[in-house]
Amino acid sequence: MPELPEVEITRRRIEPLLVGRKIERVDTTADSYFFITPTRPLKRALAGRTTSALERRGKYLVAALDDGRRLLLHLGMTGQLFSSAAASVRLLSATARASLAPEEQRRFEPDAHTHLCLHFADGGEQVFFRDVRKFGKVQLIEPGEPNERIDRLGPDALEATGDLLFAASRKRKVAAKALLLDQTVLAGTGNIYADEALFLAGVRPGRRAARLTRRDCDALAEGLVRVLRRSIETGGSSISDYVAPDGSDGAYQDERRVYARTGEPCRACGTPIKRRVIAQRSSHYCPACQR
DNA sequence: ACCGCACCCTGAGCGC
DNA sequence: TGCGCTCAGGGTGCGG
Repeated sequence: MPELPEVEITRRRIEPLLVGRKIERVDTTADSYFFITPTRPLKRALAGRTTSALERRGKYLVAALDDGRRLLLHLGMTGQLFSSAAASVRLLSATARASLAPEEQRRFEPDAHTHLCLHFADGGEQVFFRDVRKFGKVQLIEPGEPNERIDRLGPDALEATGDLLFAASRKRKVAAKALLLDQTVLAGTGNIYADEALFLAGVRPGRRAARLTRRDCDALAEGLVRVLRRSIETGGSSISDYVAPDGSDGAYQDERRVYARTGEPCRACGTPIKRRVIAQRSSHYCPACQR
């Protein structure tokens, strides 16, 4: 699912559809842990409000409302945020798509996984939040209220520095991979870009964080910023569920050096890429290039 | 304080 | 065809 680049692309495309438009009505699915704020108060709070800004904090999106409240959104593993006009059949699963007649495939109709539908007072295109696995989150934050989710996030991963990683890695027994995935250290890095950054830095994902040298940390920070920026430029990674809010695929998956390339030759040396579970996540690396 | 693990869900793809 | 299994880009909360 979406990591920093995909969330940032989503933010840029959704921002003009949200900011300055008055929400008239909100439809939701039933209450579930997806809705940290229960649906009744959520609907009540959003009706009549206008969004003044849409910001990204790590992998979270935060919409500022005109009454001082904020709406927190997280896309989880399979979350998709898009508009009715931009929706395409790529937003549905392959099987759901196949069951539709060709003319029906052009327009998206909210289904059981479409947990949030925003209708606007101008009668224009709606905004949908769809999430098959429901690992996403929706929460309303009261003015001035602290939020345990975003308040503890580290600096944005696009601002990663060797200094920061070196300081954070001292005395840590966890794997380097786990350090990169720790959102309190750097916010926004996920499994794909952690693996890619480790490859660019020549560091094995399982290496203890405390054993990273200053040079390793510089290389990791540089590699991370490079892959994140490049992914944003190319429209993100469309590996399983992710599609941009206009329904288009990203292209970064074509530039992957290690992620989900198990058994395929390393692009640098030809050695088959290995896969190992580290920090409870599948990790991909070149056993020759990474030490 | 830190670390590893179970768990929250649904769907795709595979071997049999 | 269908069953059972594994896997999936995330995050929290618990026990040791």
